[in-house]
Amino acid sequence: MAEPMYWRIAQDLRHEIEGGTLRPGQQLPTELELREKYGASRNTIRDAMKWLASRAMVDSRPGQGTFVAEHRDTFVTTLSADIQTGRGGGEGLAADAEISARGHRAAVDPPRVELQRAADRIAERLRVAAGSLIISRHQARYIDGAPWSLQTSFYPMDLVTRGAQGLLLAEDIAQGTVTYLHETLGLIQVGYRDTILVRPPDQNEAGFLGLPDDGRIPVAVIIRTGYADSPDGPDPFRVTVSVFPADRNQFVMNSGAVPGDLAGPAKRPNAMTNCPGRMRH
Amino acid sequence: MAEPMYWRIAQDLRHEIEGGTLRPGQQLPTELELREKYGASRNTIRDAMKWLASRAMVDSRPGQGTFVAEHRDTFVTTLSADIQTGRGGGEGLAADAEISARGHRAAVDPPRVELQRAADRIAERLRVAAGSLIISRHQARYIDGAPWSLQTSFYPMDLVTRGAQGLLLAEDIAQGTVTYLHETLGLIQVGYRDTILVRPPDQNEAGFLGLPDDGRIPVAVIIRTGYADSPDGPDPFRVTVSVFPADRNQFVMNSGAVPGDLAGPAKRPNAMTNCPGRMRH
DNA sequence: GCAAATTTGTTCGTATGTATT
DNA sequence: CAATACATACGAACAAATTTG
Repeated sequence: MAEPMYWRIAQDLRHEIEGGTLRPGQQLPTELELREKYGASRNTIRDAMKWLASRAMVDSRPGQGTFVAEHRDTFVTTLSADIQTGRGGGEGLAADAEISARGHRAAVDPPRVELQRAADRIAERLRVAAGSLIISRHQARYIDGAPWSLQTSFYPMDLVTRGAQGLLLAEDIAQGTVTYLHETLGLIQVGYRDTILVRPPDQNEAGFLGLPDDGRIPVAVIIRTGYADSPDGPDPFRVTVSVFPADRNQFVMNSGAVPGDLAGPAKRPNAMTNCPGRMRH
Repeated sequence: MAEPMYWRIAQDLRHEIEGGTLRPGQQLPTELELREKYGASRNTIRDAMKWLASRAMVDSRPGQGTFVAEHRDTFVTTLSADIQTGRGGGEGLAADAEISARGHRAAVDPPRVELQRAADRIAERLRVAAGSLIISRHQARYIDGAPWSLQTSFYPMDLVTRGAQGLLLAEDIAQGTVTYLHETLGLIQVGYRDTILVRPPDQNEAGFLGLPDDGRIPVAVIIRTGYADSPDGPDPFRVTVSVFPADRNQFVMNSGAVPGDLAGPAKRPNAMTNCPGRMRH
């Protein structure tokens, strides 16, 4: 009796799910039925359900029942740019191209454009003074009609002053902003730095991406800082923050010579794949 | 009264935590005290606590109390290799170098070496037949004495046959396996591909990394496939799977010309940073 | 459209077990 | 050993969402 009852019930159900007795999308027995099956109170059954729900293995719907979670197709985004194909980046044109190359349909809402004062974290990356004016362009992206990511790009106001008024227009920039800035100002992106982190979604993100509001599905955040050439070395001219649901997105980056094919999704291996025994630490 | 009571209590405590009234490490009022403060039953208080705990905002310890979660230092790992400094990769020598450069102390357990039959997911990446012999080298890595990551590299048996017997030794390869294979076989890594994904930890990972066993802290997994030159194009010769706690690790990738400094951690921005209003979808 | 039945969600009360101080 | 504090478990009632008749 070392393990609590709710835990043993949860394990039993987990094995049924993982073993395929309960298939994705299938309804679990109701709480009342499980109560009789395991001879436990409804609250204990519910504790077992919560154990499974916190791991996103089941999904409860009031008035209907509890269902085995459906496996979601994981989508792979290539972060490293490939000059030849123009693929890569998870943003703008590059994202659309990769989604199409994988046989899906990309869509994007018209941007919401705002003039803002730079928060510290953005100012630091753009190397402008905190509180100085920046432009933010916010867009929602979809794959096959389903919400996929939220994306916001920040540009220093300086770029508009120098002639890139299009940044202030609430219209999609068809050729991509990097290309637009090249055409308008002759600005060339000579490099970029991606920072990747994982955190729980905020309310807005959870709402748009259709994630449960209990934070059990994290989001992956890609912060891309683009650099232009300058006498003092690479000079940041844009920051793009992209937010993806972490349970159905993977990211790939290539360095040097790699096969030319689009990378497929990994099957969530652990660090002990193939391990026959158990590790001791 | 739209929202349930446990939710409102959780929000109230959340604001106290985020506002700094309750500081990291500080003990929350006991369940009994909160029961009186909010005029709710103990079960309702506990539901509020679970809401916070599932978001890793608080930590309950039997016999002691419930405490505001401590902020962990986030560590940044550079995934793109920098030939000049040798930095980058989150694995082997490169990881040690970056950890030192950031002013911390890296340590690693002696590897556990095993001869295995390749599972499909590894065989596919190594382009060997499923079930063929491969070598796995498993290591636990530490920063400043604290568990940091689990790492397993897989090599085709072919490399040993060709003379790289050191792969089978349960000893750390001081110069790094890529360098070792270069010295021994003249094999040159011409490129690599990193795949990044996020998932809940398995029991072994949670145990070693000190993560709660309820899966609320995900792990980030980096799968690096290294390629050597061959007449048929890049040919995979190793796969390294690294597992990091996602709540205290960030990853950086550089492309093209970027500033030369080590990238600092991002402060978890959302896609609406600076957003004064709210988005409507 | 409405009412009933079903199912999960919330809240209360209570009792007992386990870990820590 | 005793006190404190969280963990587990039971039972009960009502609310809210959904489906069915």
